[in-house]
Amino acid sequence: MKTKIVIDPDDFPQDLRQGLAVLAADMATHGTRRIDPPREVMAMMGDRWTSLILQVLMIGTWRHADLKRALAALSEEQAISQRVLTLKLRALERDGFVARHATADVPPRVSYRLTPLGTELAQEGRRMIDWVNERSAAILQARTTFDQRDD
Amino acid sequence: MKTKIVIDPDDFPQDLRQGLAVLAADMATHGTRRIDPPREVMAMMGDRWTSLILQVLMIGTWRHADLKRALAALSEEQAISQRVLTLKLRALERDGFVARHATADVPPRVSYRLTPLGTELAQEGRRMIDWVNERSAAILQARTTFDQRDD
DNA sequence: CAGCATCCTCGGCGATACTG
DNA sequence: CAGTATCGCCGAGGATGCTG
Repeated sequence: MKTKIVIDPDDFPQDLRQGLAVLAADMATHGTRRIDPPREVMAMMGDRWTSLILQVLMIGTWRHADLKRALAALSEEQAISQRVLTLKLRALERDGFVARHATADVPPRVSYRLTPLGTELAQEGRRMIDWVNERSAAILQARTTFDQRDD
Repeated sequence: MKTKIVIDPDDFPQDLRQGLAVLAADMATHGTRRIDPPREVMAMMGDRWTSLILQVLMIGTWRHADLKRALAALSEEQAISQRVLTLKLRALERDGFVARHATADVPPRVSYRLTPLGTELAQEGRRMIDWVNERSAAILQARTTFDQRDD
């Protein structure tokens, strides 16, 4: 695993070299690519369901089927498939964001809740959701302006 | 476009209904699904390149080819293709996060820089990167623990 | 140099059926 | 009820060649 990032001065404009070297140093700290775990987590947050799942789990502890219905109510147009809900919850559990509790009953009772770490993540997600919503008018405006030129 | 989200009491456990109704109200405010623009932006931030592009653009104003080289240096294993870089920059430009400046020269000189809104977004991204990095040890620990049970 | 067109691969996600 | 297995679609993203 290569952790040292070499910036060849000849490859970049003089005024950007220093800043790039600083960023490169940031990205290569601690013997691992510091950009990788963030990218993985941000990819989760940006996928079809995870950020919504986290917001619903902020409410409390949910059984699988109830959670599926709650997501369907919030998403409206398309419900999450049972298979994907299982996949998403497992990924969150794997990274320590969600705790899974199952009983040996028949039929099974499985419930999910946020861990402290997952609660933090959900709060970060909520922060990002609010940030975008506060700026959505500007974003949508930029979009229509962009789409109307040329074409 | 349906903005009112109806929560049927019979569908959910009593202790979760109230919280779900509150969340549903949050998600349906302002005559549009408030969850949609956030999901779009978060999807961008979570894709293969956008968050890294934003961090590099924080340094200054970049020409297309220089930016491509900078991303390659930071990413190491695989360079972004020229086609995808164009796509990502255009998406950022469309939403008002990046400003594109082109001269009529031959060969063309095209440069990209963050808008004020884009600078904010890059800072949010940096915040998220740092947040994950501060917790990456815990996340990786949870991952190995999870992977070692069963199998 | 920057961008576009074309082709291709791969993974996310949905649908369905089946099991403990 | 929760989970798995199987199948299929579609879009993200990479590779290459061409153009102004």
